Amino acid sequence: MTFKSIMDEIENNLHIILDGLGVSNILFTVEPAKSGFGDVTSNISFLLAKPLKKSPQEISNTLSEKYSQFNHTLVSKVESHPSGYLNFFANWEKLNQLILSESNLDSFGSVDLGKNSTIVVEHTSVNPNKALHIGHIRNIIVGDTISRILEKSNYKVNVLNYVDDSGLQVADIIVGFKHLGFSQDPPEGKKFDHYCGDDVYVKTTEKYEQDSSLEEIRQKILRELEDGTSEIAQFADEITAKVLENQLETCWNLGVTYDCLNYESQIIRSGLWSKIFEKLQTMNLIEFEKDGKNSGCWVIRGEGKEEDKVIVRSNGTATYIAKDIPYAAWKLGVLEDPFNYKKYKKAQTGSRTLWQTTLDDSEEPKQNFAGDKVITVIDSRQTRLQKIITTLMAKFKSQSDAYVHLGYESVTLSANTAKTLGLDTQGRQAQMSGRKGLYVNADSVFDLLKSKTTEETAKRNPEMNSSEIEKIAHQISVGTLRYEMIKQDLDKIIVFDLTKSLSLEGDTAPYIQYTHARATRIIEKSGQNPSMDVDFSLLTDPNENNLVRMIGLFDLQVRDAAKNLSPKVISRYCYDLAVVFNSFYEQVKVLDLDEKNLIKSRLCLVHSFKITIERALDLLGIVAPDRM
RNA sequence: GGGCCCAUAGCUCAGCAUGGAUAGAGUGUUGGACUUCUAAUCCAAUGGUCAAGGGAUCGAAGCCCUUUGGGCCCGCCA
Repeated sequence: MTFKSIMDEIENNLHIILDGLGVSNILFTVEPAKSGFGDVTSNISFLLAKPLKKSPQEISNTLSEKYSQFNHTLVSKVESHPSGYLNFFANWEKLNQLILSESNLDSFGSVDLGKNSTIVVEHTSVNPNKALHIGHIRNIIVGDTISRILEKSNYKVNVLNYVDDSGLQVADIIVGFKHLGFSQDPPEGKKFDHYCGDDVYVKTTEKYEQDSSLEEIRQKILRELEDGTSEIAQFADEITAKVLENQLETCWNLGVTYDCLNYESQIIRSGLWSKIFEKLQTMNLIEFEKDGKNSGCWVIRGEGKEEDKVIVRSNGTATYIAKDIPYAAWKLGVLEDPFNYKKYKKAQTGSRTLWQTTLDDSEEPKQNFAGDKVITVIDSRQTRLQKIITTLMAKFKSQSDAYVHLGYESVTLSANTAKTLGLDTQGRQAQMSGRKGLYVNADSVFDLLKSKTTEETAKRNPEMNSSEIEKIAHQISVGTLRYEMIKQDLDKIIVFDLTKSLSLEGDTAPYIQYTHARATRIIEKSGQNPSMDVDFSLLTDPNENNLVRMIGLFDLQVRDAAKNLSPKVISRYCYDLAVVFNSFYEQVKVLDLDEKNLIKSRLCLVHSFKITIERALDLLGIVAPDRM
């Protein structure tokens, strides 16, 4: 058990006291106290003030008196604070042992929210016509972090990446290659995805404005893309496969992996749409318009004042949102799966096998990536459309939260960064635009970080060989980028600034990683293996207790993060844990003590911290080096 | 015109779900700490009408209403 043990003990005892007082239905809180107010605190007296017609202070006096007479094992003292709060002080000898032993288990921090049910997390889902930019990275990191947190919460997670390989954006680069004479080979030293995005895509869309005849060609190519047998479709398959491979390299480099790639082209060609279309009709979820502005179309009725949404045009073709419906239904397993599966041509880092759908025969066994629930990570500009999908899926599954759209605000460019890209915004932030070439590629940011961290690491570790420096710089760069993408709430815009995002001090991943290096060094230098067979009563310093307490809060934080789908909860926890360790580090010596037993006890604590920060950072996809 | 989101220290953000103690961090500025378990660190000072107004409450940064400012969305585009 963790710090939750003492909270549970207090809560149970308070309930018994309430029963004795003949009061029930009081939803009091029992939570970790702010520093200076004991270890655990409860607001119970405030809530009792009205029913008992006494002041909170009087009540907390009574309660603390009653509580003292109770059996309590983990509480050493109860205090009635003049403010009215009831504050509890822990029996640290017992709690130390409880929390530090627990922290050594592999399952430390795990919570059972999922009951081993299957959940789908879809993220990334970028058109395969360009390199990933910093805005895509927020989606990817949020999705990957959520997946990790859900796995820790006992969900079986299927991570999907939807490859929109037949849309307009793909048609655009095909126009560039086939009609504007762009070479299929990128210039020397340039990745193919960067070339397609920076050069082919941007310059082709520029040409549309000058040459209106291109628009016809574009539409023709778009139609050919949907027909898998055309020569254009096959050419496009080759191009998008190359771009996708480059995009995946960027993701893998950041420690992000997937279970399956779903291709939009295959969903279209599989006929899933007609099955869903039938289902929508039989369930009366769509209506055919005989007159009005949407005459001849199938529509979903808008709720309240919302406009109706056209699903099938009067010419019989499906709209953009319509294409999302079969995929959403497929993710929830409400349709018979038309796909076969084969392994992706390259292995990803780590143990996860990457599959992809295919409509061809496959020697591989049939896979199942559907889930009882689905989380789709898409930026909040799509909220309106996602709400329609959510409503439909709730009806398909008869469960309101079967399909969850996890939205987040976009990443914009700071005025300064926009200026370096050639756009003067007069001091205002700027929306990124792939079409206008106004974006910062993820790979470029990573390279900048990498060269800076390489330099810093080399400076601090003059004796270190270059491959070790490279490895450490990599871990710090990945950590820094990932941490910047999730440390704030999903509903806050991230204003990306090329200079400021390179900071490695303060509330950043390197700050947290550094504490791990410090802890590792202490253990190394001690020359002994940390043991659990120590005297826990020796850990009495407030700095030690604060550290134990913070370690013991891990599972509560995981629960909070998973329940609220809020990755930043874990990033804050990591930061708070690091702060408490740093203050321990400054004020409590571990080595060079006369008392050998005290060294052992403190080593046990340091080791516990080390493995806990490792596990917590792992939920963020961040690896902490032993030295830095 | 309709809808969603945001507003807390000079700047970037926690806290808001579940109202209660001195509203916290980072960064910036100023000063201090490396012969010590690594200074990517720590300590101190500085800095707040919690956008404004109203309401309910014993009590509001938080809940309700209104207003202002900013962002986004509202196509038989994707």
